[in-house]
Amino acid sequence: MNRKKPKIRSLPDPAFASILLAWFDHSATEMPWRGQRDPYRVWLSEVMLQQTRIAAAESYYRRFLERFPTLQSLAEASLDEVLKLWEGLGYYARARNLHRVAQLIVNEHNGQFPASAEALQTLPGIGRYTAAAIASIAFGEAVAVLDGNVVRVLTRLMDIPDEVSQPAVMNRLWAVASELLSPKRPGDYNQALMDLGRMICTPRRPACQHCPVREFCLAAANGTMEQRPVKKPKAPLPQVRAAAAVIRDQAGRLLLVQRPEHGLLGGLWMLPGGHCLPGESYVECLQRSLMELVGIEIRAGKEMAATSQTLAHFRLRLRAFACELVAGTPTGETRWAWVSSTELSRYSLGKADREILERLEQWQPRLFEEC
DNA sequence: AATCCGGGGAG
DNA sequence: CTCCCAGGATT
Repeated sequence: MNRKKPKIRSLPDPAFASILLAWFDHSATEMPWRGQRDPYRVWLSEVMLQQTRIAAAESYYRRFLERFPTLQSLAEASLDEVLKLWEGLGYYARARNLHRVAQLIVNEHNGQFPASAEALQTLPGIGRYTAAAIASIAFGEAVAVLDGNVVRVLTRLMDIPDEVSQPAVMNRLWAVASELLSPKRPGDYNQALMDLGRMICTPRRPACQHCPVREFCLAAANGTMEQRPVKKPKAPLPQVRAAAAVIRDQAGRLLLVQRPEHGLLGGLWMLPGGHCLPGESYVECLQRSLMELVGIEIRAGKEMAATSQTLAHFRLRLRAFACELVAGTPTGETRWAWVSSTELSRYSLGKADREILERLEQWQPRLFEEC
């Protein structure tokens, strides 16, 4: 008979790391941040990669590093410029923390990065994963990482049937990750395990035929690969309505306001407006929001553009209305600016606002003619 | 333990 | 359309 008995090598086993590293040495993917150990660059890449695919981060990494080649240059920059470079990448608290940490290290650590995972994790925006990634890659510290890829690989290797968001399960996975780590080449090992999860041990239809560590995999033997990891079902996304005002001054410039530092798209700019309260009309929302934001009374006219967007926790419907300034002039704590067409590209905006502005220019090019 | 925080690519 | 991505902070 040519039927093979599934012979599983049980973990931990020192052979696991050596087999994985041999595969990595043979088939590692080229990435802009690989092949060097500068803590600043490793840190930047790891922060950019938080909840972000490699393909999405690569161009941002190159641009960011070109503008801020050193920790010092980043520390000296304005937050506005950092956010502008981050525009489109999402999770903007990462950019704010990046800027803050750069200043912190330059001013209080003599420009030297903390060199251990434990010390790194005290910095804002650096959690357990990122601290371990930086420490292992830049400093060679023997600490394991646990990201979404590694969770998937480990729950399959061990065929873990438990729901993975539970703290007890995550603690076990961190422990397993540490047991399997190669103390000789921790940085390469960590990246190898993530490469494996990304390229071979994929969420759907994993390429077990090409897996270098299949002989260790219980899920592959049991045929449960696609059922691992077990995740909690997601709640349906609520719908959120939002309104934006298109207001021009006599020169034809648009009024933009800056969002508060914390919260959604914090620190980015937007067309003035906000979320509609329950039962509130778009026009009522605009009148209330403009008064709250910059203390002006407006009259809302016809709808100029609209867009929809799905965020992590809600579906957004944004409608923009041509508005007239009835009374008052912008004031208050919210930063605001009259922005001409040529200046628009210097402001950082979320996707929905950027889309609204594109449609305004497309349908009403004369709107900006006199600028 | 639950929620918030973006945007995009793959299937 | 759904899922998920080199997660972290806050409550």
